[in-house]
Amino acid sequence: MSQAVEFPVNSLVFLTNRVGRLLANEIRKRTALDELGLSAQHMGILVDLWVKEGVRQQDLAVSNIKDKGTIARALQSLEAANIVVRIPDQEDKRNKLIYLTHRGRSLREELLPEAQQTVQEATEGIPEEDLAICKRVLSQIYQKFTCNHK
Amino acid sequence: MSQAVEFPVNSLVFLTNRVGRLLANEIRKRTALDELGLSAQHMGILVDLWVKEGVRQQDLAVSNIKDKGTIARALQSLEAANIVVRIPDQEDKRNKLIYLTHRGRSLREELLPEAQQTVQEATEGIPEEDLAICKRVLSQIYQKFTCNHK
DNA sequence: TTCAATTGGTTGCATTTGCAACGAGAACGC
DNA sequence: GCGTTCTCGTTGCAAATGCAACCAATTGAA
Repeated sequence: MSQAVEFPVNSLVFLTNRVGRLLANEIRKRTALDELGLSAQHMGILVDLWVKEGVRQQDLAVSNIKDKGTIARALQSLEAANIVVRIPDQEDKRNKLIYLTHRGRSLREELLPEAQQTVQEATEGIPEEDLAICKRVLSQIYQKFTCNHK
Repeated sequence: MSQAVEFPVNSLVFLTNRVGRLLANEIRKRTALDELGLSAQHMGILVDLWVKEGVRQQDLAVSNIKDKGTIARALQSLEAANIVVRIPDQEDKRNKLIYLTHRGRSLREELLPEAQQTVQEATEGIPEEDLAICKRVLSQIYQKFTCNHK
């Protein structure tokens, strides 16, 4: 019972959800995203592509936790902005494989430093050890779900 | 440099953002939210109200990390569904103070168990200690921002 | 081979969202 | 007092989102 009373604001859903949007907002405000004509949604896709290119739209949808239709439209605008290209897969003609352009790759160096700086300030005063544990826990949950779902 | 390379998927922004949406989605799928005519956005507001009633729409916007216009519209539909009431503040007529109805309070017992169950399964196998640290870290970040911002 | 079931991508639709402009009320200055 | 500035809530608008329906390509089974 006492656990139930404490639940909401101490729950992992509550905390991850709000801190996630908090940090994302902060980064959007402080980076040049707007001037580049990009939004936070685009950045989410870019992060995935910076890790691995040549993936299908469906893969991006799963890892981004967004609908495939949403991803399709976001990629349309990213392609129009010359940041990604969608190349039809010769082996399976249903697929389109997504690659970054030069511009897309260079955005990494333009955007990441400010993002890191934001996180840096947000986590100031928190022991490095605790942070590491926190990230490991979240990573475990994320991977459990994204692996199951594919 | 090696830190920069590792950044994206190991970053606190990335992890909180995705795990947050992941868990919220999972809960939405598994609770009776849809049948009640509610969405995840409504649940976010309800969580705040379960903790404290009689707050202004502006307060809800800050803690929910949403635009005040968004909150205004969400509260309109919640009021239409007889879940909250918006009472004009006599002391400062600009404000409307938000309270739960009986229905709104009873929703807590209907929705929380499934949410807890979802988190339970998502965190299965993760040491209780690590989870506690993770939550404490996130809570510190959340409170730092929401306090500063108001 | 041929037909059913599945999968990937696109599109229409209704809802949600942030931003900006607006109006009402309050606080502060003069 | 009176006007300026600020805050709170509302609304219009464009963008983002999930869902469902759709088409094309692949897979699997009869």
